[in-house]
Amino acid sequence: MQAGSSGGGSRGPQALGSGDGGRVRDSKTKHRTYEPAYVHIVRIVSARIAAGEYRPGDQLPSESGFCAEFDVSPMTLRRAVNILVDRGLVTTAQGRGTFVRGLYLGEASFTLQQLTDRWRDASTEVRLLTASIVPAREDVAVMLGLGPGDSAVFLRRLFLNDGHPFMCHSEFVVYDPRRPLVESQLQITSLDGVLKSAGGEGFARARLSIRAVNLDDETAGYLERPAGTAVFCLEHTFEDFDGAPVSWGQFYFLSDEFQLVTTLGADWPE
Amino acid sequence: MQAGSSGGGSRGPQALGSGDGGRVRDSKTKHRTYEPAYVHIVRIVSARIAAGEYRPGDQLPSESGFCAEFDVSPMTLRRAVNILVDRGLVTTAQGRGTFVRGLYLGEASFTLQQLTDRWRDASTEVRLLTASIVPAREDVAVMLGLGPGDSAVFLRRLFLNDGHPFMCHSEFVVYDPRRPLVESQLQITSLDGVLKSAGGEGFARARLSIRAVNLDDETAGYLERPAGTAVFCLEHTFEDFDGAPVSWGQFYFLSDEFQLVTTLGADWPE
DNA sequence: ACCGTCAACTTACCTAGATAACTACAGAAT
DNA sequence: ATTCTGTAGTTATCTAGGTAAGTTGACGGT
Repeated sequence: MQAGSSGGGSRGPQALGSGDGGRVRDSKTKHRTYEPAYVHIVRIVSARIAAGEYRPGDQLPSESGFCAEFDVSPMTLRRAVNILVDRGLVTTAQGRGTFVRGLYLGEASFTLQQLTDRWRDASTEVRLLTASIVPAREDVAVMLGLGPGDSAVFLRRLFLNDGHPFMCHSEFVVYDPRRPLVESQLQITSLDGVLKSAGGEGFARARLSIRAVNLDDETAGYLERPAGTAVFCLEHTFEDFDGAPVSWGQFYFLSDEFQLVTTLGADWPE
Repeated sequence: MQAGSSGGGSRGPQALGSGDGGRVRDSKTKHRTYEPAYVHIVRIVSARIAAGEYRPGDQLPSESGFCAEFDVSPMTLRRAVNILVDRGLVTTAQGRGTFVRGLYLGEASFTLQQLTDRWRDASTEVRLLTASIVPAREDVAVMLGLGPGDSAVFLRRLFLNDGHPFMCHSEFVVYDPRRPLVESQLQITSLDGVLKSAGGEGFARARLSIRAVNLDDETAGYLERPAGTAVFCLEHTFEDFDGAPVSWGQFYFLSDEFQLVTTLGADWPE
């Protein structure tokens, strides 16, 4: 096969520079599509798995075998294998070998990236519906670690696309005059800004959960859907570096506008 | 910025023992808690980020600086940095430095692992409600790439915990007498089995999506909830190595029994 | 038949060092 | 003032090995 350095044989003292040895990486056109060897190997092996050349359960060639095939050093190959491992495509068992894994639904992972991808370039408008200092309700006090009588800042935002609302955000922030947090939050005018602002500077950790809920009357009004419509509810809690909660809130977004999507298997869109 | 040796130089001996002959790896007690140096470094740097010692936006010490501090070779340090990068804790910019990243909601990732964790050991019962060969409906034919008049195998399963149903699964499988797929599927009696079976051997790829939907009357009956209740709908399509769809179906599961949860930031449970 | 030892193979982890490419900045040339 | 150029500092990648440790199976002793 020699998928790696097709040229063969002569390996110079050092691969990268010398213009004579025709290696994979020479395909760089000055500074455009340079691809590191380990990435190349990952792609090749992934493609073989995707094509069924290596089937689930099969044992891959040994590391030294791959080293010979691709004509790279063990370290480089090892790096490629590590990537395959934590993409979940293969398993390595010390002393036995490397094996192709089957798909396992339980390992699917979904990201919120799609949420911003969906609306990043679009004509998305962020409308600040409410911004006020309120006495903390029972649940708010619990989530933010406040005492009775303490206050919190309440924010509510509506996100629209072409005039149609698709997401609603409610948030309670600990009120701390020393922290100019709230003011900066008020400036936010983009979806991206909202998502980034939360974790901007002063936060160390976030805890997130997604549920499927029926729209309550109020939120239904904002989103212009009938009450009871099933929507996603993304709940978030942010903590500062001392572990104290700083912010708690929920995003409600319409499922017919946005779904969590992912793929499993060896054809990662890379 | 230079979060590096901010605290006034003396980072202290805490780092990696160093001393003279005392290296990280000496901490292994024969064969117990041996921890590779790069893992150790990842943990130390993560902890510093979590503690706010390195803040978002700060520039980390240079690689050679870290090499000196931890007394490891550039290669080892580089491996640690790579891990931090693809955990999303830091960014590296060639020629500029390594920087601590802030949190970004869009990068949160949720896995279905929790689904099996939640019910793996529990007294979970899988009840096969339906298993029949049916002419493919319009939508089924489209999803499975069947012609008019073709047949599909229809399966419906109900998952119960302590007698209470929490999930319902409907699936259409391409009917191929040569493939003993269906029979093996009929044997499945555990949640884990269902999740694994799908991707067991003959599948190359899976496409998954999650929506929030209102329960229809029939499914509501199975799940013993009022129609209209908001639930998660996990839709799946499996393809074989030729890219032909083989199976299509949906899991409906109750959101009050299961949520997608994750955390963001530098306190990875590890 | 059973069990322990050992060698071969494989993966896991690491070191030392070199080269390439990128960025920023200062200083020279225009 | 502007542009070019060199230099220092940074990360990115790779080579060429070596050591440690788990797995397997054959071999020999009991």
